[in-house]
Amino acid sequence: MPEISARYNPKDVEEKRLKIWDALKPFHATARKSPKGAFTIVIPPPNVTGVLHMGHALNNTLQDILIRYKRMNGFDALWMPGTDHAGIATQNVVEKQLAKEGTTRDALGREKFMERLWDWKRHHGDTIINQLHKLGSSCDWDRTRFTMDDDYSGAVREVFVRLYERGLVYQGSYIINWCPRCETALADEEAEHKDANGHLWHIKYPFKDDPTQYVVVATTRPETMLGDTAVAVNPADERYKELVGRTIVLPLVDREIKIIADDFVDREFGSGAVKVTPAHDPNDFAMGRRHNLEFVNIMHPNGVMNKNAGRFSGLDRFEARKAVVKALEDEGWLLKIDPHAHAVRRCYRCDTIVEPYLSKQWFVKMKPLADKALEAFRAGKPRISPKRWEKVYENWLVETRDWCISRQIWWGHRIPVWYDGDGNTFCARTEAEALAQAKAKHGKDVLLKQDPDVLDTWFSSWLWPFATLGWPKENVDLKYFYPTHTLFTAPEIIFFWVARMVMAGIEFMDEVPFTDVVLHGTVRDAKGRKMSKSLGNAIDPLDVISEYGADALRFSMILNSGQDIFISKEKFEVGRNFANKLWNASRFVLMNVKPEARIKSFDEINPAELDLASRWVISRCQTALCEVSSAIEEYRYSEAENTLYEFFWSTYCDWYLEIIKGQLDNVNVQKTAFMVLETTIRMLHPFIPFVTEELFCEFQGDDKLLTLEAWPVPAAKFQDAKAEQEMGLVIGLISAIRNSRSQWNIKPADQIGITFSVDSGLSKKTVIDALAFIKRLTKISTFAFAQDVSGMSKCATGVAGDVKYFIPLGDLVDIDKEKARICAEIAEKEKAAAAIDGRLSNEGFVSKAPADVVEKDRQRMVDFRARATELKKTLECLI
RNA sequence: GGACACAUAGCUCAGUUGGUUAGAGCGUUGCCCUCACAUGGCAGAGGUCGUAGGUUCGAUUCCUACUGUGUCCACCA
Repeated sequence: MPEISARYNPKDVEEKRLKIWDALKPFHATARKSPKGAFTIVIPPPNVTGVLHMGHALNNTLQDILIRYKRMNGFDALWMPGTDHAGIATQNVVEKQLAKEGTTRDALGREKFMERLWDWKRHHGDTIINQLHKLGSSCDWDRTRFTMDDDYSGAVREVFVRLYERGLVYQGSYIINWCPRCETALADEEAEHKDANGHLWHIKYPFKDDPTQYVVVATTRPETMLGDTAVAVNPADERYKELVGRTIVLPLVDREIKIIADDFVDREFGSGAVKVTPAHDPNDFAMGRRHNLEFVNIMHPNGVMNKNAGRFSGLDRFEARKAVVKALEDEGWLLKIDPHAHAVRRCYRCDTIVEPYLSKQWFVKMKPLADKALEAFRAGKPRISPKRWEKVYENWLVETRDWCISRQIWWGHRIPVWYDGDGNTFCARTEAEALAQAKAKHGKDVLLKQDPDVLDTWFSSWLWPFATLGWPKENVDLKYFYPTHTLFTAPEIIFFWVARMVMAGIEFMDEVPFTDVVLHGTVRDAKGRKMSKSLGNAIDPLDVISEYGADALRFSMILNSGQDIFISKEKFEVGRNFANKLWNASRFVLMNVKPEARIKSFDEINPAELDLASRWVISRCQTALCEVSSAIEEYRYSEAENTLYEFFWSTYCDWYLEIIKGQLDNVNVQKTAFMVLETTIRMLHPFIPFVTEELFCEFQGDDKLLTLEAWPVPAAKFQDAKAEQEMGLVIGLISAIRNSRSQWNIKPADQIGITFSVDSGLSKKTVIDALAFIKRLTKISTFAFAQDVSGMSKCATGVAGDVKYFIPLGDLVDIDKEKARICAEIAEKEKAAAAIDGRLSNEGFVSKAPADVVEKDRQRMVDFRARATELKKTLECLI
């Protein structure tokens, strides 16, 4: 018996296992090693700036469960880890550092700033990876990738160039989402809609030829009027038909603008006339193009009004708003202000209100890519679960708009485009290549300037499933491990990342990059709020690991995972307690099972030699195994855990271990106790890898790694329906005794009579087994038996001496007190039987209900009546 | 404004093609420190399955409306 303490200590065990895994590298995947083939998962790369939060913990536990399960099932299981350079987020972090030092990135210059960024990455970039490691994630750590690794960056450039050559990237001036704080363009998906209570300002716009007459326009952003170059009305709007073509003098600015007609205008909204600001609104931009309007940009990139704003120049956009409103009011142009609830777009990185801004950016033409993805999806690739996300995904593909991929920041992949002085563009993999192109064009060497912008971070992450495997180089790993299998991720990034990965996979690998996408819930606090640092309601997974253990964190988290996951600190006690229970049950088994009974397989047990409880527990174990396997395959992890929890704790510990305490000298019992536990530990390993492997080593020797052991195979010959049924009766009997005992305060010395009716289906051997269990579990040692109801009277009248209680078919009865109760039960059973009788005499039921249901009902009625009859006899005996 | 999801015990959730007396964990109450485990054991209490209709012999389950909650999407200024 090894030295194991009564209380499980996760800290020591987890540290020890991690060391062993680091040294032996059991998670390293090698191509073409297993006949079963590859099973690949790529991690959704966390930001390098990331610090482990509960969302990561959940996401990675899900992945780990599956990859460990597949590994145990003999696949070449690869879980590819890595991090994302997170352009804006990372740059923000380092810029904050600079601010503390009293400097800025512009003062530092691009080169020095990049050095600082790489410096930061070297020192802090492994934080999240180390934390994932601590969680027990069985990634192939030697392959850890970073989206700005040299070869990965090569892949990014390669993709850009290919898309450019295929006409799928283009440069152009459009209204994009602009973050004035980050001073960069954002993709549509990066500008989040958030509700806000704003105002709707109604402004009078006077006619040139008659300043006393005016049209009214309504706007939520009055400062943009400074850039108005038209007023638009709907061509079918009778109110304004006559006015189209007339000239208006724009208040405050005195610019002359025309009234135009455009179908876009909604007659119902506001006054039916809309101010047109082509440089500051996407719709107005489109109208501006249609009507050849002037584009007046009134704002600097940092959100401060520029010289086009006239007397308002130099004001920040929100100060300008106040000033413009005040000026309009002062000059009599403001008609009214209505409160107006609407959605405002905010930067997903810094929450600053995004400005629709006209600028020259690079875009990916999405339609051709989305169409292929759509086609694949309609052919079933990838499968998405839960299914309700399918429509969301599909809709996005249908409605997708072009993707703005250039960012005016420095941390990221520089756009591989160079310009000469004459406005020519050279897109190339390297500067040398670009220079060669330029030379070919000009016939001589020319000086080129690279585009200063970098690419959207997602422009590198969308290549993750194949760029991590070495693409564009052809190699064995890429061929073997691609496409990957299951992608676990949060629904938030279904567009950012999932859909785009599918497109890239199809475009560059001719294959959808994963077969399954599993979208999991969001981790919330007990009150249902999202966990976030700013709310102060976040629970740090690392705290949980040090207090309860990584196994406890994983187990509790998965057990709680329905849709969204509500977490509070106490919830992790379940996992801690479970690991402790497992530890102690194992300790008990190790203490009582002799080495020769520590068998390797159920095959070393002969079912014919087993007692009832052992046949039962093995059968239940097989059932659990089948359920757990299929639950894992179908991503129903909390159900799998639930099954294991229930089987191990209730079936194995509470019933089986308690029952066998009197028979521990029986080698078959020892074998069964051991083998069932060993199987359970194997099944639990994907969920709680640390404690299970530690225990496995206690069982099978230190040289073994459970991680590399096989998933149990169900053995049909141990499925034993009869044992399950008989044991069900026995369990019912014991429960009844226990119940009555506490109810009537029976003492161990009291004698109890039991009758088994002849037709109960129990064999004599079973009854003998059962008696042993009952004695063990009830601590009541003296029983009197009779085979049928009539025998009961003998019990009752004291054949066995001074029998005070007896148990007819499962009910322990105090003779002196229980006559009334029996009467009540008789009435109840008769009533139930009558209800069924009524149903059975209903023709609709008999003719339309399935035959087995009718039969079951009939049987039930018979049972109820038999029981009632029996009780009546009992009553007679008692009298 | 559009789409979707959810509503079952005090709390968090199961409930698998409609069919016995609707389950579990936590919490709670009572009794047990029984030599694997008090991070434990045994037993109990607690639900007219959101509301109103409909289909059916029968509805927690299917349909409709409503109410409430949540999520995603969105260029009505």
